[in-house]
Amino acid sequence: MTAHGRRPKVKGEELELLKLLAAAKASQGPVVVTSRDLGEKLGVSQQAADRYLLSLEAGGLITRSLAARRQKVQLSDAAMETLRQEYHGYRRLFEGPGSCRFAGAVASGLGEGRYYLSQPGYVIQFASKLGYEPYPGTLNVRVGEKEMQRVGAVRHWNGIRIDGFESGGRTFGGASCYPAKLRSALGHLIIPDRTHHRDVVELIAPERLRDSLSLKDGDVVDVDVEET
Amino acid sequence: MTAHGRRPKVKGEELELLKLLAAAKASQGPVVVTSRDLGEKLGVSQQAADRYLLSLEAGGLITRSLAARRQKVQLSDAAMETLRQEYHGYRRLFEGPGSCRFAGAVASGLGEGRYYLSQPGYVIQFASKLGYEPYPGTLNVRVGEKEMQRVGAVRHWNGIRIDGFESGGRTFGGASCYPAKLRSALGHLIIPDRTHHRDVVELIAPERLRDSLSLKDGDVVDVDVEET
DNA sequence: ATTACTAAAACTCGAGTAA
DNA sequence: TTTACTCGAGTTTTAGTAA
Repeated sequence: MTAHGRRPKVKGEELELLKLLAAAKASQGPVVVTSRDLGEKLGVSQQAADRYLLSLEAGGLITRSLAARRQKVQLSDAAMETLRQEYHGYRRLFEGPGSCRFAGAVASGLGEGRYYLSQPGYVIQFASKLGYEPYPGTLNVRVGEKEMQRVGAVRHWNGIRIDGFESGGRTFGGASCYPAKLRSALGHLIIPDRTHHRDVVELIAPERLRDSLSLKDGDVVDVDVEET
Repeated sequence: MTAHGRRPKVKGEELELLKLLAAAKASQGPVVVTSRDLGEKLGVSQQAADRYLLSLEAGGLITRSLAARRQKVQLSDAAMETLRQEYHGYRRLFEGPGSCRFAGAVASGLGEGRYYLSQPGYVIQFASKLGYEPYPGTLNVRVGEKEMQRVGAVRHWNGIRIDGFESGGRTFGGASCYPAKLRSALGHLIIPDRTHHRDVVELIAPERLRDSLSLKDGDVVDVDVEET
C-alpha cells in the first residue's frame, strides 16, 4: 500500500510545498489552493509554485482535481511517507535511535516465509548485512490493533536494507530489518516494503525460534526492537 | 547566544548536508570529512559539495579548519538551531501542536521588563497580534534547572512573532509569544530572541498578575503553555 | 590525496501571456 | 480571476584542472 525503502528524492522547494500542504491538512482530503498563494508562502513566483505542483503530480506525490478556476490538491500516501521519513530523520538527530517493546501472540503463517527466505538473492544479503543466515522460516507474532499503531511506526525507522531483486522472471521486493530481542533470542524484525499483514509482524533469527524458545501458537511473547 | 526567530533560509541541498554532518556528530566537535565523500552521499559532485561547504561557512553555519589535505568541520549553534526548527516543523505535522506544563516560583526581575514593554514599537504589535495591551511589566517565574530543559524547548515552537525594530538610535530585538495560562489568568509566555535568563521565564498579561492573582515573590505557580 | 577555481553546459527562474 | 505555456536571463551544475 505504501511506497517504501526507496527515497523518492524530492528537491528542496518541492518538499517545502509538501510541508505546506500537509500543514493545510491536504493529507486528509482535497484542499483548495491557488498557485499564487502557495508561491507567496514559499517566497517564489506563481509560475514556480505551479511548476512544483506539476512536478509533484508527475511524481505521484499529489493528486489534483482541476475545475475551471479552482484546483483541489490532495497529498498521496507516498507524500506522507516522504514527510514521515524526513520527520524521523530529524527526530533521530535530536532524540537518538528509537526503541520499542511490544507483546504479541505466536501465530501460524501461510508458510510463504520459508519460500522467500530460501531465495539465494535474500540469503546472500542476510549473511552479509545481518551477520547470519536465518532459519528459512519466519516466526509470526500477532499484535493487538491498538499496539500495532506503535509497532507500525517502526517501518519508518532507519533499518538494515535488504534490496529487492529479480530471479527467474519474478521480482522479489525489498525489506527493512531491525534488531529484535525475543526472550533470550536475538534476531530481526523484518518488514517487507510491500507488506501484506495488518496485525502480524515477522521475526527472523539464526535458529528456529519455535524450537529454541519452545514456543507454540498462542504463546504470548515480548519483543524488543531497536533502531540501527 | 542562539540566533533566532529569523529563518536563515538554507536551501535544499545545503540543508541535506547539515543533516549529514549532524548525523556524523559534527555538532559536538570538529569532524574530518571530505567533499568527495559528502558529495557522494548527497548524490552530487565533489565540486558541488565543496561549494555547499563554502556557502555554509560564509553563512556562519559551519566552521572549518583546513589542514593540508584534511578538513575538519563543526556545526555552529545557528546550524543546530536551523535543524531543530526543521525538526519541530515536522513534529508538528505528525504529533500536533506542543503543550507544556511547568511549575516555578514567582521572582523579582530587574524592572527592565517595564521599560521594554512600554516601547510603542512593541505595544502596537502586542495589541494587534496578542489582542491586548499588556500591563507594562513582566511576571518572572523561576524554574528548576531540570525542568528548564523541557521549558527551554518551547523556544523552538511555533509562536506569535513580535518583530524587532529601531527607535531613537537603539535596536529592540524580536521575541516569540506563546499563549499561557497561570492559574485562572490568560496571558503569554514571552521569549526574547536574545534571551538573558537561564532559569527564569517571563509572562505578560493584560493585567498585573501580581495583583489579580495576589502573588508575591516565592509563590509557586503552575504554568500551561500551548503552541499556536 | 585533498580543496577549490574556471568555463561551459544544464538547469531554474519569473515576465509575459494564452486559454 | 485561474492554470500553465514559452522564452530570455540568471543561477547552479559538473568536467577539467591548478595548487
